[in-house]
Amino acid sequence: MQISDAESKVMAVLWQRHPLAADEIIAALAAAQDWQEGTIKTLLNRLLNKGAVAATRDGRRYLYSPLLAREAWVSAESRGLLDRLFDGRVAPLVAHFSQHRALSRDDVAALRKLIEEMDP
Amino acid sequence: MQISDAESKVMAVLWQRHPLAADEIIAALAAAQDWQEGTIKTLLNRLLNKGAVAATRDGRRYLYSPLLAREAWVSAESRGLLDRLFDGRVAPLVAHFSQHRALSRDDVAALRKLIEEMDP
DNA sequence: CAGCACCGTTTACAGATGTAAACTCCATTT
DNA sequence: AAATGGAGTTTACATCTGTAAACGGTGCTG
Repeated sequence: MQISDAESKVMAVLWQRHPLAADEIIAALAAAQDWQEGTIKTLLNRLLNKGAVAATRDGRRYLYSPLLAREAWVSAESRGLLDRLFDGRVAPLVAHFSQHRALSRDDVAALRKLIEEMDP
Repeated sequence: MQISDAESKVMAVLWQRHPLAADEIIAALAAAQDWQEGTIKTLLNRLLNKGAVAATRDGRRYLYSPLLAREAWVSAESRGLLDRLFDGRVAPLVAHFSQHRALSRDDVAALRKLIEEMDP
């Protein structure tokens, strides 16, 4: 399931809370993204057509919910980058960030902890 | 510097070896990507216009070299994903892969080594 | 009952991307 | 000199994306 960048902003709102009516989604995004109402309507529609969100009737309007789970999307995106840039291996990715001083002290500590808790 | 997916395949060839003449690039990609000659010419041209590759005259033709370094591109792409999906922190990214059993034994070993070699 | 408001649906349009063919120069071959 | 062939340059065109306005149906309101 391909989700464009702009579309993912709409998904983000729904992942955080749902179901939501269109006007709630619009309210959440118009400010944050400086988008016009029409823009958000279009994105919602594209997501509907892609089957990334579901709409259930609620009286005269619809309530929207994500069908595509955030986890699945994050996985696909992450794996895509990992495969394209690091030959599918995680260590080189981390090494890359390390070499570019992109690891905060917290990151290092968290990584250390993660590794320790891993299977052999 | 924005490089599209298809364009990055052309860059990949040049990152591996350069300078190269167009026909060498075409030879390297036509098979691997199942692209027609025309397609590769277009991509090369777009990269030239974007300033991602340089062309120096060599008799009747040009030899192409990357101007955009692979490292810079990898950094930009990686950081982009990290920021968009993991709030800019590396540990959650690794945790994600870990949770999805996307870490090979080698990965874990390499990570362990990396972490050990890091500053406290 | 007529018009208004609100939602959802359609249409619009420019720029990026994937994919490729057509065209144009020059140099080299016949 | 004419034809051929290779390299670069232009043009083409469908799809996707970002961004939005126009349109249409239907309850609610005066």
